[in-house]
Amino acid sequence: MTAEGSPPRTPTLGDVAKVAGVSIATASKALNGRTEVKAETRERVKRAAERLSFSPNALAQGLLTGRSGTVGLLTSDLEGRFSIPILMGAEDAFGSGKTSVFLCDARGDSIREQHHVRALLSRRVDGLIVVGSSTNPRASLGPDLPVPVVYAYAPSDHPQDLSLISDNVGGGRLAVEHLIASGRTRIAHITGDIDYSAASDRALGVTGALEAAGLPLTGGRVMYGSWNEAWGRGAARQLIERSPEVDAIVCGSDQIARGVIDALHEQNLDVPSQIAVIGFDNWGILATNSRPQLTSVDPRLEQLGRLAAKRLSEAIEGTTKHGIETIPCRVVTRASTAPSN
Amino acid sequence: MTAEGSPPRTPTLGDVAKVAGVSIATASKALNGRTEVKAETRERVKRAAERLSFSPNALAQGLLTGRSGTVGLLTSDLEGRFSIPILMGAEDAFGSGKTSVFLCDARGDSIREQHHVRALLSRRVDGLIVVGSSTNPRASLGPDLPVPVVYAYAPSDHPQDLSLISDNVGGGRLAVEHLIASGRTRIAHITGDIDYSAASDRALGVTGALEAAGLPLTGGRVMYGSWNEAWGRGAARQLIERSPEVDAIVCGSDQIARGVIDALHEQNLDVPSQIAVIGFDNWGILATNSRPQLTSVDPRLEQLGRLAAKRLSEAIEGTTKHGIETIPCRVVTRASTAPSN
DNA sequence: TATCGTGTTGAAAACCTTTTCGGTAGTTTT
DNA sequence: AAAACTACCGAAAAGGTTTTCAACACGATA
Repeated sequence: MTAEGSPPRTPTLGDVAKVAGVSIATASKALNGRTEVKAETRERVKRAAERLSFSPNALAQGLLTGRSGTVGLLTSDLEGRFSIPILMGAEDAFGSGKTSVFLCDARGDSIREQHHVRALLSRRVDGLIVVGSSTNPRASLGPDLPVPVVYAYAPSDHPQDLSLISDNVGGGRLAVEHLIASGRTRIAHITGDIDYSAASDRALGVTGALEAAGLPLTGGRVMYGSWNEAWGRGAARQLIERSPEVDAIVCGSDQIARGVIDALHEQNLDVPSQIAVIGFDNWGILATNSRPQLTSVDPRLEQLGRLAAKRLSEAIEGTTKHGIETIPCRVVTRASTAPSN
Repeated sequence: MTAEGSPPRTPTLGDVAKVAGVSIATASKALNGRTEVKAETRERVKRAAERLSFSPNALAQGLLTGRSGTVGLLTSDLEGRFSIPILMGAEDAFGSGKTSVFLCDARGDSIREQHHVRALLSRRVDGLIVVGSSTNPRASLGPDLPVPVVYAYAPSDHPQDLSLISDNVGGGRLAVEHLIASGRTRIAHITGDIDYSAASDRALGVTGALEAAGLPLTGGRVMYGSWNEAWGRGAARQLIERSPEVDAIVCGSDQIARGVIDALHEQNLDVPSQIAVIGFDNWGILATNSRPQLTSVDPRLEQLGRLAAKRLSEAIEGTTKHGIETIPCRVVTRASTAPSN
């Protein structure tokens, strides 16, 4: 019996080879499914690896191949509502494969962002996903990074970059089409801060779809305000005052929609029988806890994240794309827009 | 002039050394602030590194030192409300230093979890943070991992592991003490699913504090139900029916609290002048959009995440702890519990 | 003058894996 | 019997960094 004096370090390929009685080269080939190794030998090596619970050192592999099998996910605000689903989608799309995700939150600080980018590059990530905190364009990381970059949610301001965003104009259109299909014709639009392209784009879709249907925008103009329930409540009260004929309201966010519903209840107006309300974002916790449950336009952020992962993988493999790619929204129908009859 | 035929790979220490006219060893020492190098030489090397925008290959460093400077963050559900702040806190605590975070979402699937753990170990992470999706204990990853592990939010079921949780019993107590301090004496408790230790622990704190103050629990018993607004509404109606004398309600979550407030408004009971309402979780989006804004017990999850990062760093440095460590909650006071007079 | 420190530098090993290429033994073809 | 071929295996290099140790030069000490 040998004296087991060595400390229990994590086993290397060399240890496996020794146990199996072969060379390191043969062990490597056996475990990686290369053909030039006898079946019986391969079995022996595999058993040895199993017994030592060997797992190859990804650092060494990365050093050799120049591919680390990691990507960086750079988010601007983790507490924000929108980064998370995108992050989930991306993590999901990568997670099944052989790449892992480094998460970094820059807190909207460009110094910190630079710092993180440097750290990620020094870890030799194979690529970068940058997810913004609003739909407004953000500064590009620059064209001369040694790895491909994909921007999600907030497009890059550099046209040569690839940016992935959801189709807010189309989303606004979908909302109106959904309301028209459920029998509404006197449609108003209450939304958030006009400085957000999310607000103006969605408004564009709303007015465009109304125009296409030959309907006026009830209330006369888009009601811009801020992204919270208080504004939804206030705007709804104004609207009812000025345009009591309204029979449907497109809201720029689910929060605004909850405020709107709240105010309508106060005025003893029933949702949806008297006025239909549709939200935007399909934020589960708000939409399903609302009374009635809230129909909402879903920007499909997980999908966006998954696509970002896919495009980044493609770019890493060599096929790069440029410009802005949009993905369509969809309407998730719940009780708040049930047909009025 | 030399023919610059080589492709522009990312520069190595060797390149820096060549430009500076020194050996690789000297370059390394110069950049790492080792003393045994002449000041003038160090300057020359630093300038060369700067010019090539050299950054050391972390893979190679990790391979050599056995420390990768990375940790794995294993979450059970990313879409969950609670993982995110913890994740933020941890990312924050690490982010400033020299360690990066691998994010993995196991989706509550233990197969996937195993897969992720293996992948992380093969990347030679220096440690692991496991954040659960509920406060109930979860299965340990096992005692024989080659790296330290810290469990956050959901404690491990293995007493030898280190688990970090917020003090839910204390949180319940704080809620009652806050209400008593603002002049309430007829206090009820509406909370979520009894199968969650979050519910039973908070209830324990509530009843304990009442007992300590010599007050009865209004309604006679803790009202367990589910974690959503609908239950909050229903329970509040029942409560008002059975115990109209109630002047304060401790809610097991902010969602329940919103439902409660909603139902109270329907009964024309004013919050807070007639009945005070306090929530739990301090979920900003719910608490600040409520009308009136919602006082809530804050479990300080970011703090939990930061502490997890700290404890993990300590464990990596060698000082390991065991058992369950709790961090205190705090009350964030808003309008819904303003004193009644 | 011989010895000893001191200050500075560079060669080489080590970390772990993959891949190339040469070698050996056994088998088939001429 | 010689040649060619096949199947399998192992030695060695490569990847980029850190660290150890030897070497060197030079001034100071004995």
